[in-house]
Amino acid sequence: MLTLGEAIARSLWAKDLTPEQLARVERETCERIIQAGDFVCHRGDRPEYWFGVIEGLVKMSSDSEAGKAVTLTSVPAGGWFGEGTLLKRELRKSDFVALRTSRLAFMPYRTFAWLLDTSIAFNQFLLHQLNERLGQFVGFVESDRIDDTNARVAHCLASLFNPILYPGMPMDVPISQAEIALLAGASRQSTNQVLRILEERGLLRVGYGSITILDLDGLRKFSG
DNA sequence: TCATTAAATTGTT
DNA sequence: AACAATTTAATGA
Repeated sequence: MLTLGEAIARSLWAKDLTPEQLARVERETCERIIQAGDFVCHRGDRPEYWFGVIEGLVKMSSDSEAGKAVTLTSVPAGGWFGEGTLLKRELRKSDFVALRTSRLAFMPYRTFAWLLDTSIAFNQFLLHQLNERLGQFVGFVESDRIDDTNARVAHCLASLFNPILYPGMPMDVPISQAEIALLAGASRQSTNQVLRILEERGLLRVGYGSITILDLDGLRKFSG
Protein backbone atom coordinates (compact mmCIF):
# COMPACT_ATOMS: atom_id res chain seq x y z
CA MET A 1 0.00 0.00 0.00
CA LEU A 2 1.17 3.48 -0.90
CA THR A 3 2.29 5.53 2.10
CA LEU A 4 1.43 9.20 2.48
CA GLY A 5 5.05 10.17 1.82
CA GLU A 6 5.23 8.07 -1.34
CA ALA A 7 1.96 9.49 -2.60
CA ILE A 8 3.26 13.02 -2.13
CA ALA A 9 6.67 12.26 -3.61
CA ARG A 10 5.22 10.85 -6.81
CA SER A 11 2.81 13.75 -7.33
CA LEU A 12 3.60 15.85 -10.39
CA TRP A 13 3.92 19.05 -8.38
CA ALA A 14 6.49 17.51 -6.02
CA LYS A 15 8.99 16.59 -8.71
CA ASP A 16 11.05 19.77 -8.60
CA LEU A 17 10.89 20.43 -4.88
CA THR A 18 14.14 20.34 -2.89
CA PRO A 19 14.43 17.56 -0.30
CA GLU A 20 13.97 20.18 2.41
CA GLN A 21 10.78 21.48 0.83
CA LEU A 22 9.47 17.95 0.37
CA ALA A 23 10.24 17.13 4.00
CA ARG A 24 8.25 20.12 5.19
CA VAL A 25 5.29 19.20 3.03
CA GLU A 26 5.32 15.65 4.34
CA ARG A 27 5.62 16.85 7.92
CA GLU A 28 2.64 19.18 7.68
CA THR A 29 0.34 17.01 5.56
CA CYS A 30 -1.75 14.39 7.30
CA GLU A 31 -3.64 11.38 6.09
CA ARG A 32 -7.28 10.60 6.73
CA ILE A 33 -9.53 7.74 5.76
CA ILE A 34 -12.97 8.71 4.52
CA GLN A 35 -15.57 5.95 4.51
CA ALA A 36 -17.65 5.34 1.40
CA GLY A 37 -20.49 7.84 1.27
CA ASP A 38 -18.93 10.19 3.83
CA PHE A 39 -18.15 13.83 3.08
CA VAL A 40 -14.63 15.14 2.59
CA CYS A 41 -16.01 18.65 2.89
CA HIS A 42 -19.38 20.37 2.57
CA ARG A 43 -20.64 23.29 0.62
CA GLY A 44 -20.33 26.35 2.81
CA ASP A 45 -17.23 25.11 4.65
CA ARG A 46 -14.32 27.46 5.06
CA PRO A 47 -11.57 25.83 2.99
CA GLU A 48 -8.64 24.83 5.17
CA TYR A 49 -7.03 22.06 3.17
CA TRP A 50 -5.88 21.03 -0.27
CA PHE A 51 -6.85 17.41 -0.82
CA GLY A 52 -4.97 14.60 -2.52
CA VAL A 53 -6.44 11.19 -3.27
CA ILE A 54 -3.94 8.52 -2.21
CA GLU A 55 -6.35 5.69 -2.79
CA GLY A 56 -10.02 5.58 -3.75
CA LEU A 57 -12.38 7.87 -5.62
CA VAL A 58 -13.97 11.17 -4.62
CA LYS A 59 -16.77 12.99 -6.41
CA MET A 60 -17.53 16.70 -6.55
CA SER A 61 -21.28 17.09 -6.36
CA SER A 62 -24.15 19.44 -5.72
CA ASP A 63 -27.62 18.87 -4.38
CA SER A 64 -30.50 20.96 -5.66
CA GLU A 65 -33.09 22.19 -3.21
CA ALA A 66 -35.50 19.69 -4.69
CA GLY A 67 -33.09 16.99 -3.59
CA LYS A 68 -31.77 16.17 -7.01
CA ALA A 69 -28.09 15.31 -7.01
CA VAL A 70 -25.61 15.96 -9.76
CA THR A 71 -21.98 14.95 -9.99
CA LEU A 72 -19.72 17.65 -11.43
CA THR A 73 -16.61 15.53 -11.68
CA SER A 74 -14.71 12.75 -9.95
CA VAL A 75 -11.14 12.60 -8.73
CA PRO A 76 -9.32 9.27 -8.75
CA ALA A 77 -6.13 8.23 -6.94
CA GLY A 78 -3.25 10.52 -7.80
CA GLY A 79 -5.51 13.53 -8.25
CA TRP A 80 -5.47 16.68 -6.13
CA PHE A 81 -8.48 18.94 -5.70
CA GLY A 82 -9.95 21.88 -3.83
CA GLU A 83 -7.44 24.51 -4.94
CA GLY A 84 -10.12 26.66 -6.53
CA THR A 85 -11.81 27.98 -3.40
CA LEU A 86 -8.56 27.68 -1.44
CA LEU A 87 -6.93 30.20 -3.79
CA LYS A 88 -9.91 32.53 -3.74
CA ARG A 89 -10.40 32.21 0.01
CA GLU A 90 -14.10 31.69 -0.53
CA LEU A 91 -16.47 29.23 1.08
CA ARG A 92 -16.73 25.85 -0.60
CA LYS A 93 -19.28 25.86 -3.38
CA SER A 94 -19.88 22.15 -3.64
CA ASP A 95 -19.68 18.93 -1.71
CA PHE A 96 -16.92 16.37 -1.97
CA VAL A 97 -18.02 12.83 -1.18
CA ALA A 98 -16.04 9.60 -1.13
CA LEU A 99 -17.54 7.18 -3.64
CA ARG A 100 -15.79 4.37 -1.85
CA THR A 101 -13.61 4.23 1.22
CA SER A 102 -10.66 6.42 0.33
CA ARG A 103 -7.36 7.51 1.82
CA LEU A 104 -6.81 11.24 1.45
CA ALA A 105 -3.94 13.61 2.03
CA PHE A 106 -4.93 16.81 3.85
CA MET A 107 -2.49 19.61 3.16
CA PRO A 108 -3.13 22.65 5.40
CA TYR A 109 -3.68 26.01 3.77
CA ARG A 110 -0.47 27.46 5.20
CA THR A 111 1.57 24.71 3.51
CA PHE A 112 -0.29 25.22 0.26
CA ALA A 113 0.26 28.98 0.41
CA TRP A 114 3.92 28.50 1.24
CA LEU A 115 4.43 26.25 -1.80
CA LEU A 116 2.69 28.86 -3.90
CA ASP A 117 5.14 31.48 -2.65
CA THR A 118 8.30 29.43 -2.97
CA SER A 119 8.02 26.90 -5.79
CA ILE A 120 7.77 27.81 -9.44
CA ALA A 121 7.13 24.16 -10.30
CA PHE A 122 4.15 24.16 -7.96
CA ASN A 123 2.72 27.24 -9.66
CA GLN A 124 3.22 25.65 -13.05
CA PHE A 125 1.43 22.55 -11.88
CA LEU A 126 -1.55 24.53 -10.65
CA LEU A 127 -1.71 26.55 -13.88
CA HIS A 128 -1.61 23.32 -15.82
CA GLN A 129 -4.23 21.65 -13.67
CA LEU A 130 -6.61 24.63 -13.72
CA ASN A 131 -6.27 24.84 -17.49
CA GLU A 132 -6.88 21.14 -17.90
CA ARG A 133 -9.95 21.32 -15.68
CA LEU A 134 -11.27 24.29 -17.66
CA GLY A 135 -10.93 22.22 -20.79
CA GLN A 136 -12.71 19.35 -19.10
CA PHE A 137 -15.67 21.47 -18.11
CA VAL A 138 -15.88 23.15 -21.50
CA GLY A 139 -16.03 19.64 -22.88
CA PHE A 140 -18.84 18.80 -20.47
CA VAL A 141 -20.89 21.78 -21.64
CA GLU A 142 -20.26 20.94 -25.26
CA SER A 143 -21.20 17.32 -24.67
CA ASP A 144 -24.32 18.37 -22.79
CA ARG A 145 -25.52 20.58 -25.64
CA ILE A 146 -24.55 18.46 -28.61
CA ASP A 147 -24.22 14.79 -27.76
CA ASP A 148 -26.97 12.26 -27.39
CA THR A 149 -27.05 10.12 -24.26
CA ASN A 150 -24.78 7.44 -25.69
CA ALA A 151 -22.05 9.84 -26.68
CA ARG A 152 -22.40 11.80 -23.46
CA VAL A 153 -21.79 8.75 -21.29
CA ALA A 154 -18.85 7.75 -23.46
CA HIS A 155 -17.30 11.22 -23.32
CA CYS A 156 -17.86 11.57 -19.58
CA LEU A 157 -16.06 8.30 -18.97
CA ALA A 158 -13.22 9.37 -21.25
CA SER A 159 -12.76 12.58 -19.28
CA LEU A 160 -12.82 10.68 -16.00
CA PHE A 161 -9.83 8.72 -17.22
CA ASN A 162 -8.01 11.81 -18.47
CA PRO A 163 -4.35 10.74 -18.25
CA ILE A 164 -3.10 14.34 -18.20
CA LEU A 165 -5.15 15.31 -15.19
CA TYR A 166 -4.83 11.93 -13.52
CA PRO A 167 -1.59 10.18 -14.51
CA GLY A 168 -1.32 6.58 -13.54
CA MET A 169 -5.06 6.14 -13.33
CA PRO A 170 -5.78 2.44 -13.52
CA MET A 171 -8.08 1.54 -16.40
CA ASP A 172 -10.06 -0.65 -14.04
CA VAL A 173 -12.14 1.30 -11.56
CA PRO A 174 -14.84 0.23 -9.11
CA ILE A 175 -17.75 2.57 -9.78
CA SER A 176 -21.41 1.68 -9.92
CA GLN A 177 -23.60 2.38 -12.92
CA ALA A 178 -25.72 4.62 -10.71
CA GLU A 179 -22.68 6.84 -10.09
CA ILE A 180 -21.79 6.92 -13.77
CA ALA A 181 -25.36 8.01 -14.46
CA LEU A 182 -25.02 10.91 -11.99
CA LEU A 183 -21.76 11.91 -13.64
CA ALA A 184 -23.17 11.80 -17.16
CA GLY A 185 -26.49 13.40 -16.29
CA ALA A 186 -28.43 10.38 -17.50
CA SER A 187 -30.80 7.93 -15.88
CA ARG A 188 -29.42 4.71 -14.49
CA GLN A 189 -31.48 2.74 -16.98
CA SER A 190 -30.16 4.47 -20.06
CA THR A 191 -26.66 4.41 -18.65
CA ASN A 192 -27.01 0.67 -18.32
CA GLN A 193 -28.02 0.40 -21.99
CA VAL A 194 -25.19 2.65 -23.15
CA LEU A 195 -22.61 0.64 -21.22
CA ARG A 196 -23.75 -2.50 -22.98
CA ILE A 197 -23.43 -0.82 -26.36
CA LEU A 198 -19.96 0.41 -25.49
CA GLU A 199 -19.03 -3.07 -24.34
CA GLU A 200 -20.29 -4.58 -27.60
CA ARG A 201 -18.02 -2.25 -29.49
CA GLY A 202 -15.09 -3.36 -27.39
CA LEU A 203 -14.47 0.05 -25.83
CA LEU A 204 -14.87 -1.15 -22.25
CA ARG A 205 -15.86 -4.09 -20.12
CA VAL A 206 -18.57 -3.90 -17.48
CA GLY A 207 -18.27 -5.85 -14.26
CA TYR A 208 -20.23 -5.95 -11.05
CA GLY A 209 -19.78 -2.47 -9.59
CA SER A 210 -16.85 -1.70 -11.84
CA ILE A 211 -15.82 -0.90 -15.37
CA THR A 212 -12.61 -1.50 -17.28
CA ILE A 213 -11.61 0.88 -20.02
CA LEU A 214 -10.23 -0.97 -23.03
CA ASP A 215 -10.09 1.79 -25.66
CA LEU A 216 -9.86 5.29 -24.19
CA ASP A 217 -9.35 6.94 -27.57
CA GLY A 218 -12.34 5.09 -28.97
CA LEU A 219 -14.49 6.47 -26.13
CA ARG A 220 -13.32 10.01 -26.88
CA LYS A 221 -14.19 9.68 -30.54
CA PHE A 222 -17.44 7.84 -29.95
CA SER A 223 -20.49 9.32 -31.60
CA GLY A 224 -23.96 8.04 -32.38
C1' DT B 1 -14.18 -23.84 4.83
C1' DC B 2 -18.89 -23.85 3.76
C1' DA B 3 -23.78 -22.50 4.14
C1' DT B 4 -26.95 -18.86 5.16
C1' DT B 5 -28.36 -14.15 5.07
C1' DA B 6 -28.30 -9.36 4.14
C1' DA B 7 -27.06 -5.64 1.23
C1' DA B 8 -25.71 -3.68 -3.03
C1' DT B 9 -25.95 -3.62 -7.89
C1' DT B 10 -27.64 -4.83 -12.25
C1' DG B 11 -31.07 -5.83 -15.83
C1' DT B 12 -35.76 -5.46 -17.39
C1' DT B 13 -40.45 -3.70 -17.71
C1' DA C 1 -40.31 4.11 -10.78
C1' DA C 2 -40.83 -0.56 -9.50
C1' DC C 3 -39.44 -5.23 -9.51
C1' DA C 4 -36.74 -9.48 -10.03
C1' DA C 5 -32.28 -11.50 -10.68
C1' DT C 6 -27.55 -11.52 -9.70
C1' DT C 7 -23.23 -10.64 -7.21
C1' DT C 8 -20.74 -9.56 -3.22
C1' DA C 9 -19.88 -9.17 1.73
C1' DA C 10 -20.77 -10.63 6.36
C1' DT C 11 -21.87 -13.93 9.68
C1' DG C 12 -21.50 -18.03 12.19
C1' DA C 13 -21.28 -23.04 12.60
